Amino acid sequence: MKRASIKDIARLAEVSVATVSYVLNQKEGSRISEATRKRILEVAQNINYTPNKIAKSLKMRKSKLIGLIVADISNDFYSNIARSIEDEAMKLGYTLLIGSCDENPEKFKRLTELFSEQQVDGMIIAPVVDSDEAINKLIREEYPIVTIDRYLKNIDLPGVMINNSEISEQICDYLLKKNFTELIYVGYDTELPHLLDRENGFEKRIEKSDVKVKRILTGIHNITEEVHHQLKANLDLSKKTAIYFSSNKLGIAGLRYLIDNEIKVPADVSLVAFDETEAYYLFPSEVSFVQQPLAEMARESVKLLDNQINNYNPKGERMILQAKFMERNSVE
Amino acid sequence: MKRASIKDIARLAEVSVATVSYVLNQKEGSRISEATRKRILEVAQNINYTPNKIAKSLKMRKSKLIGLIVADISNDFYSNIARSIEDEAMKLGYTLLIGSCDENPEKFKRLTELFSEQQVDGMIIAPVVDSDEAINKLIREEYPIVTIDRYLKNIDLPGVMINNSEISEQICDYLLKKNFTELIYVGYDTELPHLLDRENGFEKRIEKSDVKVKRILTGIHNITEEVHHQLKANLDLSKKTAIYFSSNKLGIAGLRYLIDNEIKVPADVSLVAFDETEAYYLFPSEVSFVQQPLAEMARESVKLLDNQINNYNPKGERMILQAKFMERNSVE
DNA sequence: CTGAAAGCGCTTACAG
DNA sequence: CTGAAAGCGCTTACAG
Repeated sequence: MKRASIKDIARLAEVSVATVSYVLNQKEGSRISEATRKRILEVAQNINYTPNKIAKSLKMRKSKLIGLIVADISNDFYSNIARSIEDEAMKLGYTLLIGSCDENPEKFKRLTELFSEQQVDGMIIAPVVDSDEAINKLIREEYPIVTIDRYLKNIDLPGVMINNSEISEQICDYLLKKNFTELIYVGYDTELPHLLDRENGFEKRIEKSDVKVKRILTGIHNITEEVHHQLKANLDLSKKTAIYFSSNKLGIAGLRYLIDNEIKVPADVSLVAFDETEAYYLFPSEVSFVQQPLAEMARESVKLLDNQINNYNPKGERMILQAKFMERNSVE
Repeated sequence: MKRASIKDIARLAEVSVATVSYVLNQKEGSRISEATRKRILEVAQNINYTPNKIAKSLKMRKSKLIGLIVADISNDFYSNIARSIEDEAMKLGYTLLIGSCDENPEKFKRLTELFSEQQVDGMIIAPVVDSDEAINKLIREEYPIVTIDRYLKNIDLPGVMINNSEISEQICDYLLKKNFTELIYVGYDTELPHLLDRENGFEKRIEKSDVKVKRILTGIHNITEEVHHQLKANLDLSKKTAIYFSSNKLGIAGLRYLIDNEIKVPADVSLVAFDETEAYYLFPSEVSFVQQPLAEMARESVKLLDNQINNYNPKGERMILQAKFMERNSVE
């Protein structure tokens, strides 16, 4: 696999490599005669020339690579957002490197190092618990970074997220209006701020009413088992109950519990889930859910990062996008 | 974001860049005194040195990058396999570039060019219809490539796939034994060989019996609509019927049709689907499915590619892995 | 045990 | 309108 270089073209077209470089890059201002231009292009075509981006990167000190670190790529939410980010990145001439750290701070750190060695021009990251140290290192190096979905409590970073608290308030209000006697919030036992926002938003509204609310919090692993176990302990079908699943994983685990136990929705219990996923559509009843604006999140994150790359500003913008409640038929 | 280089270390440690390079790469044989070794490592640590892989790639003519082109990353099958491939690649010291061509040969071609410019050492590809031209170009350049999941009719390429025909035969036999009066094969109207194998394997067995079989073939877009439309036209609940969905997308579309029309499984109709997906588990009954050995496919494809990279052989091995029928409770 | 030098494939300021 | 030359950050054969 010997590949042609600019030097080969220069030799065959009997010009200097500088001239070849100029015509290949279509630089205006440095006028090359139409004749030599044609000749060079022809030779390039003939010997099947492919530019070596690595050499270009080295010289330009820009790789046109960006790195994306998601918390878990096997999660539909992240794989969909990764795909949109890839499209947006390509529009701006970037190639995307995707890494999944699977909620593991060690792996997160390794990915930042890998990307850094690979000379990415910037990174879009979904921070995980205990990733602060790795992130602080990037900040000290003035590495352009932008957060997506999640954000950090103690570090102000440019990024895009949704109105987690407000959308949960909205769901809570919606449920309160329907006169349930019991509400169940299903969330994670975590310190991730965006998830706490979802929880706090929901509970804020409850405080003002006298409806009883139960909290089910699971670890980030064994979600299915923990949700099953806790729903079994807490779900009282003699009460008029509504459940709010604050993530797609929790929603899927919960729906599976209901299926397994032949609990009918919304006849026996009502529910609202978070995120859209294909799986919701195979559930016997229409699941109402909170939809995040994935495409917009992707677009804005890439735009923010591109800004950071071209004009570094540690106090960059934090953008809050609006999630949308998709009312279908799982609450009555 | 000014980054330290080997030169900076050399200056501060008062040695040559060559010496720095040697100790950083731990090369045996070129013994550097323990004292200078320590000094260099210390300086590197102090100034927070990160190696520039781009420079190394240029010099070594190896990027340690591999490219993966899947047909559609929004498909669980491909996103899961991509994830496994990433892990396997990393084990061998490669960084993975992922691209999805969305069944579009133009996009496929663009991705091969992009990866080629990015100097990937090799590519793992899932060919799409009309991608032959782009692939032939890679072959002419002796680019190390390996196919995964799919393969090409007219081009012999190393790669890994499953026993598509045999597993379909097995499913067919399984259904024939249960004495259905009607079988429905749901597949794609396509020329992709691996899908034709699934179809032919299934029909091969039917020929030998006198059970009636209907074929439902959809385009690759609007799967949901087409499956609904054709199931409506062809599904006769007065007969004892079993349906075989030959992909996860088809399975999901079909299950959704059954849900929407309140058709019970397996009471009203029996079915077997292809691939495992979370969505199957939210269906009101247990879906029997064909499970592909994703992790093994990923591992073997990376191994094959690594072989190709280190020792190019256009007549490389084609590896056929065994899919597994997971019998649950959707056939009676 | 250590260093000077060439070179990977590009770009670009400068000179002519 | 075109070219010679320097340099991006590395590695390594060679010399000492």
